[in-house]
Amino acid sequence: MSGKGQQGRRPRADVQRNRAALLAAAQRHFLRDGVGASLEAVAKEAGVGPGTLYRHFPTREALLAAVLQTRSEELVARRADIAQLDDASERLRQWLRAMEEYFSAFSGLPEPLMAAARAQDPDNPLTLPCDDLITTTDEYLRAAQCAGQARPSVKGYDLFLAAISTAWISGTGATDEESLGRLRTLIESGYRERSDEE
Amino acid sequence: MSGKGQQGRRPRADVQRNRAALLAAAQRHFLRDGVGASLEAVAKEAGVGPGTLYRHFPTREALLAAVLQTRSEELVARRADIAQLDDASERLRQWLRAMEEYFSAFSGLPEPLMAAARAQDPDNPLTLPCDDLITTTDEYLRAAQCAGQARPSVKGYDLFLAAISTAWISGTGATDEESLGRLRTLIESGYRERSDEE
DNA sequence: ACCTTGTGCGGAGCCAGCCTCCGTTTTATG
DNA sequence: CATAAAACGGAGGCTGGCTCCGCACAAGGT
Repeated sequence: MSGKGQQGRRPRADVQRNRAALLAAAQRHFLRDGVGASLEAVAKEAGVGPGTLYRHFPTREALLAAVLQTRSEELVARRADIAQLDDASERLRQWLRAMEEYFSAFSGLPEPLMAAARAQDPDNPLTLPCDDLITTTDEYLRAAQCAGQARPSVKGYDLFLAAISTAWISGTGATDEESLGRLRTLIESGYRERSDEE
Repeated sequence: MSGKGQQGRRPRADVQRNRAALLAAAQRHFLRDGVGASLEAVAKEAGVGPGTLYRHFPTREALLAAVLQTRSEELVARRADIAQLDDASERLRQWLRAMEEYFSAFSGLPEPLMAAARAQDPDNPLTLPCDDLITTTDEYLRAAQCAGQARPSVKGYDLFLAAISTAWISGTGATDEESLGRLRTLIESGYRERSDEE
């Protein structure tokens, strides 16, 4: 009857240690080698066996989602900053940029994210974050549309696609920052309403 | 002194047969499984050993480039059709669409194409086709710009990026045709000149 | 028809990475 | 300190990429 209610035992100490070590190692490897990094190497660097890794994170996506959790929280924080801005168009613009940076956390990240966004597979731990992003994008977009600053024909999902594909290009490492900037401008001109002040 | 000049021998017959069988099998597998298809399976289906496959095509990219040759010729043919059109803007639009379809030949194709476009690596057999596409895009774009139908700030490479990223999204299979259509429209609005008839 | 030559064939074999299963170790608790 | 549950970790099966070398067979001469 004491402590954690129905759970008879307290959780073991090493499980937390291992989990933390795995996450740290995974982040390093994903940063260096992209989302396709060798999971065996991650386990070795964390000082655990492959079995332990797979017990904690049954799939690559699960590990990815866990590592991404930190970034996700950063994104939420940035959302608060963005909400302070006056101009709806500027809010949308900065939100898109923030989302793109989130997608660019690791090279190759857009691929599994798109796969998760596809089939609403509830087993895929990346599905939830994705849905949230799309919904948020739609909110910012609608605000801009009401202010007459974005075309009515555009949908939130379209801008999600635009942001993730820009991140994909960025992740291939084949393109300089200048070209990426022009591409972002092109997309922005694409969703902005034509008859516009500024 | 007859035939192929300095070459003493005529090329063997089985070489051509094997090459053709490999290309046919590779096309089938790339179509079904994307560019990451198992090369061993390709060799087996072609009725040859792995060694033979790798002698004909030392890398996956080489095989891909050879299979793509057919599509590349289709694209050249389409270019001739497009050149017939009156409107420079329409020519650009249709060229971009043709290029996107070329990129969508196999699932996952944009990835190695971008890698080839990156470093001008002369060893990569996909580099040449890519450069050609970018140059052609630039030509069509310049014509449209001279006709006042495209923004002067846009570059050919930007539209190449837009097309290949659209193809990437399409290849993930995560998006319906309707959303893709809206994305294309968005991009088109992005590069078109604002003060425009129609 | 048969030999000679050398080009091309093909599979055995090695490596890397994914993932699982189970005997062993570690940990919380009485 | 004893005990049982929980977690560990590595051996091992599997797939796929890629190489290397002995062998077979097609081309060309006699």
